Amino acid sequence: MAQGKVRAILHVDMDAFFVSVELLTRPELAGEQVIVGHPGERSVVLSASYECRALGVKSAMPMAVAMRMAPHAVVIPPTQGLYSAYSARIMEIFHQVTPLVEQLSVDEAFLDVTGSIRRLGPPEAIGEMIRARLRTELGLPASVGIAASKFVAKVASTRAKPDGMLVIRPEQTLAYLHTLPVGALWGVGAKTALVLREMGITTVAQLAHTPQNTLSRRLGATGIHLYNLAWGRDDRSVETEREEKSIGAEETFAIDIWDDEALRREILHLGHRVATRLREAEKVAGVVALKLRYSDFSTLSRSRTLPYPSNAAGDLVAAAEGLFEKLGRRPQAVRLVGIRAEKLADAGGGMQLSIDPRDDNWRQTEATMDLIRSRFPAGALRPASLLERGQKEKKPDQPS
DNA sequence: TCTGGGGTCCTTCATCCT
DNA sequence: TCTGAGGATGAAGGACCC
Repeated sequence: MAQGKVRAILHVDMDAFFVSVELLTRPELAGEQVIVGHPGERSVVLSASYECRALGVKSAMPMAVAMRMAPHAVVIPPTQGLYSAYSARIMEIFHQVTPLVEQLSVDEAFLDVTGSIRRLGPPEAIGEMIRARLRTELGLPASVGIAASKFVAKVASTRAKPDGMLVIRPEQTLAYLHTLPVGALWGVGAKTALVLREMGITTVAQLAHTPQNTLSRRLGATGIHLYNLAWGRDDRSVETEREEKSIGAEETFAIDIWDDEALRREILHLGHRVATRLREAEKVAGVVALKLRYSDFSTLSRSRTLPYPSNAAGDLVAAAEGLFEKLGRRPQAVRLVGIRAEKLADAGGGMQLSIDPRDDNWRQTEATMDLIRSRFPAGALRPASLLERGQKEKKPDQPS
């Protein structure tokens, strides 16, 4: 970052992204209460139209609660692949404005337009141009926040919603921040907000005027980080590349499961899903983690370092099954199983060959499976032990 | 009200090594 | 040879984000 130069950071955030994308093919629902989410009993709201939000419906809210708040809402199951296709087109538009794009998720990104001002005009004009292009070329509404730092730009876009733009100039930053509730800070969730409330802190201004060591004692490094944000201090740059650190998959059952065999089948299934994604990303995993969530929502995780980095499902499943066996008798029925591959490395470099020739056959078989999967519909190929998977423990909407 | 699935980062504790 | 301190690393859990 150039010393002393004021940066122009845009945070662009699509409005009710999944709902907006679905409305493109169902325009008759525009202006209606619409929720995107699996209709199942144990699902949550993935995205809600602003008509639903006015009734109190929020993302990640249990679907049952949302339906009580908005009983007439139309529920649309998410369309696999559609959102990432639109996401790619959105990011393409961003990259035509500046190469300095940091994608945060499918529907939002930071853009550093400091170097684009001479070519494209002031940041406000760039923000409006991006919003207009998203609207006319893709039919999607977006909100834009503009500031000299990532954090303030993000706060601004949140406050600009829906379908708006908010500019916070450097000289206005502190006055603006100090009007906000502490929950507006990035990193303050329910738990941290509770701790702060116990300390008598409910606003950003109060946080800013609390001694750093008091915050540090209660919240550790988070306390110092929040203190700096409360004073508008955030010199993090827009990072265009981010290395994946883990790849995982998890599944919540429609009903809680006691049966060991059903759990093992799920571990096998998840192991193959994760391994396939590792190979697509050309990564190998050094560590495999198993996650179980019990009926009471308590969550347990166990992890194991692999004898050699691998992206073969056989290796991941063997490690996960080993962890599962080691747990012994479980105290409650299981609600969720997950597998995550961690300590990722490039598949080209760190792959150590096993002495056991069977392992090589395994990899060749899985490489062939990848090839077949790429040519036939999803689910056309799976391990034989998964063919007889009981349907009763799966979600009703699960493709088979 | 009753909680998905994909991630990242931080803290704490145990263990190993010097 | 024994012991303790302190760093490095691994494992587990929690909080947070979208």
